[in-house]
Amino acid sequence: MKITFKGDYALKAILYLAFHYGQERVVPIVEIADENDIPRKFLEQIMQILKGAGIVDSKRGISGGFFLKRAPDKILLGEIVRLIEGDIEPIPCAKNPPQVCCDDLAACAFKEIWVKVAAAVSDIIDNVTFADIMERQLKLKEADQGYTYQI
Amino acid sequence: MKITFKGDYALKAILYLAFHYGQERVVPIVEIADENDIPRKFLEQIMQILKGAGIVDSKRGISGGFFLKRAPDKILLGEIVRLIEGDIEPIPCAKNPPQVCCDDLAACAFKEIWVKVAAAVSDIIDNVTFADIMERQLKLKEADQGYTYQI
DNA sequence: TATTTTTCCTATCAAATTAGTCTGATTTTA
DNA sequence: TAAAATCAGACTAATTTGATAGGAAAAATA
Repeated sequence: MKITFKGDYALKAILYLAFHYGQERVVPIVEIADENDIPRKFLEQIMQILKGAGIVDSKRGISGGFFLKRAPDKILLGEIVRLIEGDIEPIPCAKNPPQVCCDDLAACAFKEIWVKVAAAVSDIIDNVTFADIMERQLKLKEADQGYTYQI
Repeated sequence: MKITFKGDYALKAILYLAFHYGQERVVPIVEIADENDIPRKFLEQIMQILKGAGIVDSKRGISGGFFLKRAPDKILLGEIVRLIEGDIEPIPCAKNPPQVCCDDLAACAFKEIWVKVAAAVSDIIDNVTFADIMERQLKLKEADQGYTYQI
């Protein structure tokens, strides 16, 4: 599983929206883009994908923008990764159930491993919510400020 | 981590050579290619990479070919995957030690996850040898024949 | 109602990656 | 010396990636 710029941008955008979840104000794309160093027009496309998948919703017109449709603790990292990057299986065949095998014995001898890999990755990314990542970022921020003040 | 055709071909070629390890005869590319449905000229390129990395060696001229430089139980799946597909980390930054962080707090909040993912994948592919995969393929072959005879 | 601000939609594009092909040189053995 | 094999490098077509461009549509506000 590789995380492309597109995926990286999507994750950062959602994390940014997560920090604004529950507020009156919706967040315009230009703000998400500026604050996270994401090309605005590229982010527009990504937000449409996220909206299509029901992760975010939007308000058009003046003082419009985006907002999360679900609370950050109800959005799994794995959801977004799969949505933007596609399957996490190293080869497509590894999505099939274990018994269902192709006509290629060599491929099948490896398949068991790829199934394991996919399961291990899923086990991680499907057990992390954006609330977890928010928490992690707040800790990093504290640590960073702590360091700055020490100078 | 995605396995491309190139990687898939490399793994199959090595597995095929593994079944011929310790024999007098070296195996010509054309045989590896034919037996595994791999384009011959493409496989030539791949074998050069494997040779450059010291996985296989070759004998030129008539009745030449390739052979494993190490016993199958000394070749890790992870070695070949990394050689052909590159890093297993979902993002390059996740190769850095945990403390070393970029200037981007959001990226760092995610990084911890990518480090975990890479570790989980490594834990699988660096603990499987080609001897293990040979064993697995032999079992699949038996099961396949058993099924055929039952008809 | 006109203007502005925003999302929404579609087309286009350049660079990189993937999956090869093609041509031919070099080496070795029979 | 002819044949069989590896070795080397250029080339190519298709796909993916990472955008950019232009404008339509909607909504708030003056």
